[in-house]
Amino acid sequence: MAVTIKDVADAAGVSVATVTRALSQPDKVRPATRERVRAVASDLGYHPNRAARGLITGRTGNLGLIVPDLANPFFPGIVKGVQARAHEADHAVFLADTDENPAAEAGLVRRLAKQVDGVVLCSPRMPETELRALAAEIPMVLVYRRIPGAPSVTAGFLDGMRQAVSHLVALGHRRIAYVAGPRTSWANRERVRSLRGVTRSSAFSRSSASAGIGRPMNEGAFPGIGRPTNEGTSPRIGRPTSEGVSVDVGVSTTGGARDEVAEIELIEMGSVMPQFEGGVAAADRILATRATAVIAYNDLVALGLLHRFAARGIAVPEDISVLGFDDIPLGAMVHPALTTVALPKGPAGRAAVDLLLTPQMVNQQLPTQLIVRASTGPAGG
Amino acid sequence: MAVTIKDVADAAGVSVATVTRALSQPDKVRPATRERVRAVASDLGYHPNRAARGLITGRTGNLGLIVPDLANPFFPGIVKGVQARAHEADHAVFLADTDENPAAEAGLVRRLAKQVDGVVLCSPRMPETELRALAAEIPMVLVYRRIPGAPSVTAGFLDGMRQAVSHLVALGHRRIAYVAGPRTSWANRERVRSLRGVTRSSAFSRSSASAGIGRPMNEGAFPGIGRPTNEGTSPRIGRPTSEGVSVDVGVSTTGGARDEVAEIELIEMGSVMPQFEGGVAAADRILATRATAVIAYNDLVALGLLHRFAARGIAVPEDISVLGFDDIPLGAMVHPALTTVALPKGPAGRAAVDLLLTPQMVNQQLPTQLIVRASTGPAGG
DNA sequence: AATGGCGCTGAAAACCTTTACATCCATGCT
DNA sequence: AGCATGGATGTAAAGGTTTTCAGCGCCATT
Repeated sequence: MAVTIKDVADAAGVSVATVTRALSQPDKVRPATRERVRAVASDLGYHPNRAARGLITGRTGNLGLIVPDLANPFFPGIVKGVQARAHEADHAVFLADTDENPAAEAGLVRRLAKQVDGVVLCSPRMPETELRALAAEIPMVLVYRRIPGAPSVTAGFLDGMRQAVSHLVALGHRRIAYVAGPRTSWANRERVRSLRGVTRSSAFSRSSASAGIGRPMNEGAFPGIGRPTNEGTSPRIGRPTSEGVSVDVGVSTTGGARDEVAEIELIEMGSVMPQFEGGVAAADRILATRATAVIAYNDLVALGLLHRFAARGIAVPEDISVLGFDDIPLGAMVHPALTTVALPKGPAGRAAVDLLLTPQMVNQQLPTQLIVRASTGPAGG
Repeated sequence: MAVTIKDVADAAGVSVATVTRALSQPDKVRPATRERVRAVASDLGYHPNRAARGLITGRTGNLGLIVPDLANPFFPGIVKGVQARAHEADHAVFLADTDENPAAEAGLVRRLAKQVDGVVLCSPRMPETELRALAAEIPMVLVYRRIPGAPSVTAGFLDGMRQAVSHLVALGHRRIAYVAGPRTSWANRERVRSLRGVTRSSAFSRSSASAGIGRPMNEGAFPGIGRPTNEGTSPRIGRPTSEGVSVDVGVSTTGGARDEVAEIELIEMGSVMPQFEGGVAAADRILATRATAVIAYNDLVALGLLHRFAARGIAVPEDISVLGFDDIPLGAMVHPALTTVALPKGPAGRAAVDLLLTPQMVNQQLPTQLIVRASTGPAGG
C-alpha cells in the first residue's frame, strides 16, 4: 500500500532506526548515509505515517480551532491566520464551530483534545471558571479573551477606542452613543471599559485637545433616568440590570476635566445580539437619543444601523455618524463605507499558533487601527 | 497518563479483546459481560486512542475539507454543513484554505489524504485532468463541480437561472447583461450554459409567457463587435479570447422563437474576479451597454455593482435591476437588499459528507430558489 | 600494545488498538 | 456416554514509528 519506513530502510540498505534518524535527527547520522537515505526516501515518496508517530511520541502534529460562528465574517480572517501559521509549522488544523452555543464549547474542546497537541479557542463565551478548568486540562490559547492561567492574544481595545473617540470628537461630536454587545461577551466588557477609560483619561484629553468628561445627560430626553452619582472609579449609573429589554440609559462620566473646551456625553444602549439584526433593532432607539454619533459593538451591528437608517431616510454621515469595530470586509462594501476600528485577525491567528507551539504564559496584545471611511463626518453636517 | 484499554480490561476482569468487542461489536459478547465492561469503561472515562485504532483499521475517523477562500461568505455555510453532518457521524474535520490558488489544491489534498478517510473538495479550480487523477487516488466528493469519475453535489443552476430570467422578463426587462466569473470556474461555465439554455428553451418561453430569443445586439453601442453567426448550438460569437482584459462583447442568442412578444438580448461581459472588486470594476461597463438588468456571477460581484452604482448616483432598481447568485448573508444587509438565486450551502455540505460516508458514484443535484428582494424592479421604472 | 572513548548503526521494545485464531465450556445430539 | 457444535472469551500478531540500549570499529591516549 503506502511506502513505509521499512521499504526505505531496505532500499537504502540500512536499518529503520537509521532512516528515522536521518530524517528527524540529521546530526546523529553520518552525512554520507544521511544523504543516501534521504535520497531514497524522497525517491520512494516516503512520508511518515502520522498515526504511528503519534502513537509513540504522544504528539499528533494537529491543532484544534474553535470559533463561535464561522458565518460571522470576523472569524474567517482569524481562521486563515491560524491555518497559514499552522501549515508553515507542518501542522494540520481541526476546525469546529459552536454555533454560538456556549454550552457546546467545553464538550467540543474535550473531544478535540485527544486528537490535537493544543487548541486555540476563539472568543469563548463560556464562564471563566469553566474556562479555567479547561485550560488546566489541555494546552490552549485564547483569542480575544483573557483569563488568568491561560496564554492569550488580544488587541489594544483601549487604544482603538481612544482613536475612535478622538476621531469623533475632532469631528465635533459631543453626544456619542454606544450600542453594547452581549453581556457574556468579554470583548464587549472590554470595550465598555475602554470607552469609560477613554472618556476619563488625560491621555485622551490631550490627544483630542479637549477634555472629555461628561455631565448629567439631557433631562428632557430621558426624564428621571440617568441621575448622576459622582463617585467611584466606575460610574455605571443607571445601567440597566435586566438584559435584553435594554432600556436606553444615559450615563454621564464624571471626573476632573482639565479644561472645559469639550464635553462628551456618553450614552450606553442596552445589549443587543452581535449581529446585523441587533443593529437594525437598535437603530430607532439610537435616533431617539439624539446622539450625533454612534459606536457599535461591532461592524455587523453597525451595518444593521446603517441599513435601518437608510430605510428611514436618515443620511449617514450627515445626520448621524456611525463607527464600528472589527473591520470585516463587508464594511468596505456598503454605502457609505463603514468607519471602523480594525482588529487584527490574521495576525491574531498566527500569534495564537505561535503561543501554542512554543508555550509561554503570556498575553500578547496586538495593535488596533482606526480606519476612517465614509460613515463618519462632521457633527451637525 | 490516559486510560487505556488495558486499564479497563484489568478493572473489569476481562481481556482487552473482550473490552474492544463490548464496545464496538456488542452482539459478540454476553450481555452481562458487555454491560459490566461498558460501565467500567465509562467509569474510568475510557476513550479509544484514535491513532492506535487508525493504525490498525486504516481509517481515521477524520474528514478533510478544502475551500478556495474562507473569506468568501459563500463558503462558511458549506463548511458549517459539513461540520454538522460530520460530527453527527462522529467524525472530525480538517479544514484547509487554498487562498484561491489552484496550484495549491492538489498538494493540500494529498497532504490531508493520509490523515483522513476522504476529502470534500469545494469549488475546486484545478483543471479537470488533474482533478480526475486526484479522485482516483483518494476518496473524495466534489461540491459545486462535476466531473466524470467522482461523486459530487451541485445545484440546479439551470432551474435557478430560469427563475431569475423569468423574474426579470416578467418585470419587463429585455436587455439583460451577465457579468461572468473566472474562466476557470466550473460554476461560471454552468451559469453561462444555463443562461443560454434558458433563453432558448421553450420551457422558459412558456414560463415567461414570451419567447426569449435574441437578435444581433445594438450596433451603435458596439460597432464592429458581436457579428452574429447564426449557426451551431453554442452561439459564442465574439467571445473575448484574452482573459482578464475582457472587452465587452455583445452576444446574441438566436433560435426559433415561438412567438415574438418578447425578445431577450443577452449581453455577456468579460470575466471578472468573483469578488467585490470585480463588480466595482464591471459596473461602468454595464452602464455603457444600456442593459436594464444585470445578472452577476455571484452576490459578491453584485454587491460591487451596487456599490459603484450608488457612488455614481444610479438608482437601483429604478435605473437598473441587479440580480446575484449564491445568497450570501450580506445580500440581505445592504441597501437595497439583493435579489438573488439562493444556492444550498448547509445542505450541500451535509450531502457531501453523506456521499463520503456511504460511497456511491452519483451526482446529487440540490434545488435552487430565487429570492426576490429590493434590487430588482420593473424595467424603465 | 592495550585500553578507553567516541561516532555510527542495528536490534528490539514500546505505544494502543483491532482481529484472526485458539481455547474452553456447555449444550444437544446420536 | 461420547462427540460435535457453537457461543464466549482469551492470546497473540500486526500495524508503522520512535527511542533506548547495545554493539562494533576506529582513533587517541597511555
